[in-house]
Amino acid sequence: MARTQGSYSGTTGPRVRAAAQKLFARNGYAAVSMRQIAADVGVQAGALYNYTPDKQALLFDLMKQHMDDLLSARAAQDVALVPLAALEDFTRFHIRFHLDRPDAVFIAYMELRNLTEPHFEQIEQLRSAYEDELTTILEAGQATGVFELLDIKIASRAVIAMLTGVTTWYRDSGALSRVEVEEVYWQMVRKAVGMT
Amino acid sequence: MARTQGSYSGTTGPRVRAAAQKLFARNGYAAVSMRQIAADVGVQAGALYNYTPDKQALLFDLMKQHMDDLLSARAAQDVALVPLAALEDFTRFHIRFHLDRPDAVFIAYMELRNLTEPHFEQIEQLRSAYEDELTTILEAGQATGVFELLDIKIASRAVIAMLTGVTTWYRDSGALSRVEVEEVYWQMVRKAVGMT
DNA sequence: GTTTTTTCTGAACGCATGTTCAGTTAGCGT
DNA sequence: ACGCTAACTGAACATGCGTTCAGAAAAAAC
Repeated sequence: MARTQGSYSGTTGPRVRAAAQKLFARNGYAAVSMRQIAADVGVQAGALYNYTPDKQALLFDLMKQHMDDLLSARAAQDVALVPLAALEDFTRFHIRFHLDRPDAVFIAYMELRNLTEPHFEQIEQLRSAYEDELTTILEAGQATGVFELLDIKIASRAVIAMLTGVTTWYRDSGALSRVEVEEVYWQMVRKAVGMT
Repeated sequence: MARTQGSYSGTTGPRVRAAAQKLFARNGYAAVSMRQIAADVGVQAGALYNYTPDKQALLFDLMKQHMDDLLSARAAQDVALVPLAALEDFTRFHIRFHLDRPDAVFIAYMELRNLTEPHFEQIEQLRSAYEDELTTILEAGQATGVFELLDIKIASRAVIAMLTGVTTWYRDSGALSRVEVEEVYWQMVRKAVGMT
């Protein structure tokens, strides 16, 4: 056998990435073999190399794509002029975006150490750029005296860590809707930065 | 060759666990081989099996030990009667404890999915018990009207996620001391729960 | 000083890994 | 209708994996 019936719909590439994302998130990059990914797609392991130069590139592409999506989705928002409104938008955006992509988020946070050096550097820069979005908002609020923060850099990291944590426990089958969860977190963030 | 000079000081067991902890934290459980661990200890791979039945048990022991340490260190504290003081103690304790054991913390948070089912259940229960410590404090403060929280369970998770995040960026060579970092986080936690 | 026990070596086991590639076939352009 | 090419198979490659175990040697026990 060789090329099987129904092959080349032009969809194999995306399906490879989808399978890799699902399996990496579920079992971890190092624990997933190319043969497992191939089996999930319904193809032999060798065929994957039509769509990725190697396993490492598969991981990097997923992480890069995720960070690009994050930054461009964020850029598509128009930033509110008032710091308080901007912070609320950021908070709700972050929760929404992350709850929509649990697998990609999981990989982005867990598999950084499996990236080789130049790849790591690139992802880290994107992550840092996203963090700066929040830092800018907090600085603006601090400057106008509406926020009260001891350390803006730490505050940015603390808020992002707190918000991202939602992905570790939230399930659609749970008691609270996404909007309700947004509200709970927003009230905590609002107070944490000093808005009474 | 067989048993080499200087063997059996009774220290090989601990050194195996130390090497495993270091390597698991650095490279991830799945990516570390028994031969790497053995090399780090200065021994052949077969010798490891005098100290662990298998690789999985090595991981589980590390995580179990960490959670036991966490819970018993916490139990050793006497809990303040006033919710606000209790929350401050918890916050500072959590940061101190986690900054002191970066490798163990990393493993405990990243390698849960590499545990087989009964092991996972056990660790998850310990993690949940720790979370309950915070929940109890928040409930007490809420009951006496000193805290203002929309959802205590979510608040517990949010606070813990925020605090644990410190391990991802803090370095001893950085600008702020541990106590200063404690202070920054504590002020954010204090406000987040509604203490103005 | 001799025996017993503990600790480790070194080789081996079967199996899985990432990756390559010649060969085969399905679908596309003409 | 037919050739071309993109898509895939299946086997192979060297290497590494977790784990086992007989044997050797050092330490402990007597």
